[in-house]
Amino acid sequence: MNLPIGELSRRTGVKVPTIRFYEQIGLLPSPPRTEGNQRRYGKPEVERLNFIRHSRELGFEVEDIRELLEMAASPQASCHQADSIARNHLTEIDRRIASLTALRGELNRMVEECGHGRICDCRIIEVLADHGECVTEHAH
Amino acid sequence: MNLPIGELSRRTGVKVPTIRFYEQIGLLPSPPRTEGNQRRYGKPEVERLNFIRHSRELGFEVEDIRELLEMAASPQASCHQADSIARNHLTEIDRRIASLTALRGELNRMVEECGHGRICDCRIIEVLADHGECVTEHAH
DNA sequence: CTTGATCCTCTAGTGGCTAGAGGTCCTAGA
DNA sequence: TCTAGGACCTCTAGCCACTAGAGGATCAAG
Repeated sequence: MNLPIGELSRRTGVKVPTIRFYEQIGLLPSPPRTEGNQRRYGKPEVERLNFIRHSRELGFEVEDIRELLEMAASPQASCHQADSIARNHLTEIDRRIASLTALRGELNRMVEECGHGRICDCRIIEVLADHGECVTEHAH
Repeated sequence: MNLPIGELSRRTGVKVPTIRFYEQIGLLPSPPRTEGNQRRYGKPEVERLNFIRHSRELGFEVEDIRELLEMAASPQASCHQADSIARNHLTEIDRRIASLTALRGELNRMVEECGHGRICDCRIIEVLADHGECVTEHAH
């Protein structure tokens, strides 16, 4: 286990520049280097990076992940905080789903009502302009 | 109708710096100025900005809006392109909703299984640390 | 010892704004 | 007419989470 960054990338599915970026923002600790200044990683880094990747896939923000990582490192502590982070995130997801669903409805209506004729009869443009007529553009 | 930027902002619900930003990226034409170099807007700008705001609320990207505005300006043209933009956007929204819904399921399971005890028994941390693949899709 | 894949650092760009500094203009009231 | 203070101006930098590219060094196989 003395992996160069490309191998770490392959094993975790996180792109190389992203790994370096995570190091830069302090999400991944700086690993030891070879004499020629190249990063070499061990098993703990693979695990930590997988944790990060999985959290990002679930939509947690970097600041959340920082906290979650700290918690994961102190197994005797209460998990109340982790629960709270996850619950807040769940609420946010629900909010986003609701908002997107409403949007979907409006978009769908818009598309279905489009008569495929000319712009001046197009419901899409009409809805966006939010008044009965076609919008007139002014050159600039 | 010779509105200063703050009044345009009030009438459209678009913040002042955002209006200036839209001008900078060429979404809104540069309006005439007073002798003292302050912007003055007329009715067409109010309408155009409302169009932009409404489009943004529906999640269209600036490049899409640019095209939609152009189309709106040529009322005799076919609305095929507007339809296509809107349909693509709808597909994208559907993709996002599906992805968020899957996520919601996983998060919910995670939170429900958390025993509110110590970190070392916490399902949240455990799931995040897990090497197994639960989610394959990215949360945009 | 050479080749070429991989690695390094650094800067800048992405989208769609938002914040702040430091200064000018406009307008209503005294 | 003066003045106060709110609204306006430009410019730069910051946000998030990366991504792209330049220009060069290192590593491992043959």
